[in-house]
Amino acid sequence: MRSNNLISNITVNRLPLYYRMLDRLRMECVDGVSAESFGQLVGFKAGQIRKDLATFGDFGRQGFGYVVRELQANIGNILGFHRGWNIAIIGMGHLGGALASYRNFADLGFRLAAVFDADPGKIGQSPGNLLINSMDDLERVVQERDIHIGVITVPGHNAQAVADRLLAAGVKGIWNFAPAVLNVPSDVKLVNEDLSVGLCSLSYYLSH
Amino acid sequence: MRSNNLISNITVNRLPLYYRMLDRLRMECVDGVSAESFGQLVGFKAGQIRKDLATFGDFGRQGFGYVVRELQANIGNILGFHRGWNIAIIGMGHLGGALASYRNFADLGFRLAAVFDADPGKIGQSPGNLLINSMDDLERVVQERDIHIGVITVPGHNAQAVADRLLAAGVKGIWNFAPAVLNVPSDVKLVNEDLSVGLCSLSYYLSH
DNA sequence: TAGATTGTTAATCGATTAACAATC
DNA sequence: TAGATTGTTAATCGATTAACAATC
Repeated sequence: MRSNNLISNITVNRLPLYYRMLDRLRMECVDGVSAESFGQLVGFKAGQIRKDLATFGDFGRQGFGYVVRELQANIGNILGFHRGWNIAIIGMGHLGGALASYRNFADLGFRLAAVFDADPGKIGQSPGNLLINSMDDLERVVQERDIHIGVITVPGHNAQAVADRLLAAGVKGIWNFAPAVLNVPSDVKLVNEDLSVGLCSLSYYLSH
Repeated sequence: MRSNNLISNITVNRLPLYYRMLDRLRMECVDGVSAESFGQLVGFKAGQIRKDLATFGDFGRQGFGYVVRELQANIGNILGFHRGWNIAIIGMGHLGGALASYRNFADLGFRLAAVFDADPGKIGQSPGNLLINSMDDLERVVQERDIHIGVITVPGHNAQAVADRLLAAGVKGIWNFAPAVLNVPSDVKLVNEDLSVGLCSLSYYLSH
């Protein structure tokens, strides 16, 4: 792994796709792959694959390509999957519930360690194997269970308040599904997952 | 509205955010807004706001700014919200169910017109007010209900087959939530919504 | 008019692509 | 060695920003 600094978001965001495709190749018992053929699989030019990977280290072998198993492990390490991040979901509506049951995340090493809802009727219920906590206990539970990442799936008008409480309780990363522009300090990583964008984009291109 | 061609994805993708912020301003009874103050609200530079909007028309008034109501209507038209797109969700798992109940989409003019699942046990059930259709009836129902956009929320290994069937039945846009790289003809608009990317991105930045 | 803010141009910045020497 | 493919450089392409004349 080379440097920590100045690697663009857009580059980092391609790595999960690479990781997943390598997983598939591994399951298909493919040992090695060239930038050329890998690029065709994921839909990018070979040069971009090489450039992306070279940003993080010398993972390839001239004349051969990349060893699937090795490259996958390296990308996993770059992405920090071995860190075992604890995540909490705030807002157990339909979307929160769906994310809570999403198996892919567990496969990548994320541990769903707590879920919360404001509705007194839901507290104590258990979708999956976690009890829904009261919002009143947010700070305490977040600290006790050492939550690193907060997933916000509450209505837009509550999102900033939830974010503020999460950050005050020590959370360092926020994955925001609420339709709201959140303000967070610069040392906090905020990822906005705006589901309407994709659908609007489809509407636009179908219209033109 | 100016030209149809050559407007970048990245520009179009900012419009939904603008639209939503204008909706908020409208509800707060704000009549006009300058690029400067609007930019602060959505988190972009004023020049970018002006450039984005000028791509589609002359919506502003010198010395004043933009009329909130007017600009929102214009952006809505650009994005094609008035078209009344019919959408179908294929795969009524947790995620499909969450999307089916997402009110935001209906607010933007999208109509959920059909849902499908492969599990015989689910067929005939009704989450919301739609009966779950059998996958066997996909082509027939898609054609009968004039589905424009297919939302794929099936397991990755089924996604390509579902996409192929949707396209053969006349669908022109695909919103893909399955972790799979789909191949579609160039006249079809494909939007990939890869939920793991956001979480992986958080993991990366928390690690470095 | 004077003040404010647009639409647009030119300059800057960053990302992708093509090409190739290095090397397994 | 000969063939293949990497890592990297330089060229191209595209997006953002700064600046300002036009104008309400």
